[in-house]
Amino acid sequence: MLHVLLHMAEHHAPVTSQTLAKAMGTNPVVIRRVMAGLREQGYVRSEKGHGGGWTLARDLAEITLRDIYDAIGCPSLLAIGNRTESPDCLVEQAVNAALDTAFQDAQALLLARLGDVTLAMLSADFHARLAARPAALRTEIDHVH
Amino acid sequence: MLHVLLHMAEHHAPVTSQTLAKAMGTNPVVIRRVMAGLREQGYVRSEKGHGGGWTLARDLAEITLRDIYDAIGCPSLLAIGNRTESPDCLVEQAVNAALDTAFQDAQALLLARLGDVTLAMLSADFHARLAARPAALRTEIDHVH
DNA sequence: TCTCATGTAACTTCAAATAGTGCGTGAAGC
DNA sequence: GCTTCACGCACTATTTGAAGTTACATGAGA
Repeated sequence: MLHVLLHMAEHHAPVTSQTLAKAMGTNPVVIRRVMAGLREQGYVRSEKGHGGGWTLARDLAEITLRDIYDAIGCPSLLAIGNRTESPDCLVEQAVNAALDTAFQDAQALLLARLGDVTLAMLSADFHARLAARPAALRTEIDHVH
Repeated sequence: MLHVLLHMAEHHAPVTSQTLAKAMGTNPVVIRRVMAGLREQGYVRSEKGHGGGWTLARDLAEITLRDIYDAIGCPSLLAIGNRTESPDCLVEQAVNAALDTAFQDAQALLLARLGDVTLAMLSADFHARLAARPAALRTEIDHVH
């Protein structure tokens, strides 16, 4: 997904789902699904018909990873956690009570860090790596993971 | 799994996998699988034959959730994270570089909190809740989630 | 020696995430 | 207007990892 956004930043004309899908080695529908959240939040635009496709609606410097996370729908960042919000099971209740704040703190920490990173930073880092290792260019263009 | 340990703490005689499985609404083999890690780390013992079953090898106050986490095999605590350790993809490399320490910090925070909670605390909390709401007793005994 | 209980290796569901297909709709070119 | 192109969306298919099950071997006690 970050791939897609950085990829779009390289071009200045609209890019079709087809093209992006080919570059990522996946299906156009998958691209559209993933981008739907970003479109609703106004980070990208999509146009139908001839010459249509996806374009960035904002500068990369204005989009943080936190923004993207929110646009995705704020899935839980933690692998473990309260299985249910208000379980009947008293053991679970005890565990939840003991760890609730710990989970929240850890999540808050991560979100803050995500907010510190803009796509422009990633793009700059990416280009630096590209310059340092030109042999990777083909791999990156083809995305033949 | 915490269920199982607290359950064992209530009894002072060995408890069979069969009994635990029935209480948890699962299969004896599942219990054995889950407990294998704890046995290897010396938190519980298992005895074969007549009068055999599982017994706690340590006091609940000596076992933290962190210990259990380690015994389980230290699965990742974070839902997101570096997909691969050293990816060919330069975009991934850039993302990894930006967020690596964030992930580690969040994980360290969580682990520290896990280390603060002993099973004895959970047991005490559990009993407090049980006393406060006796109606839940049957649910807890039957574990009919 | 018979029963009870764990240990482990297969094998079998089962459910959630992911990927793909088909058709509808709107926009540009001819 | 009609064809082509591209997204949008509902629905179907596939994959994959966890949980459950069965089967059998091993060891301990009555």
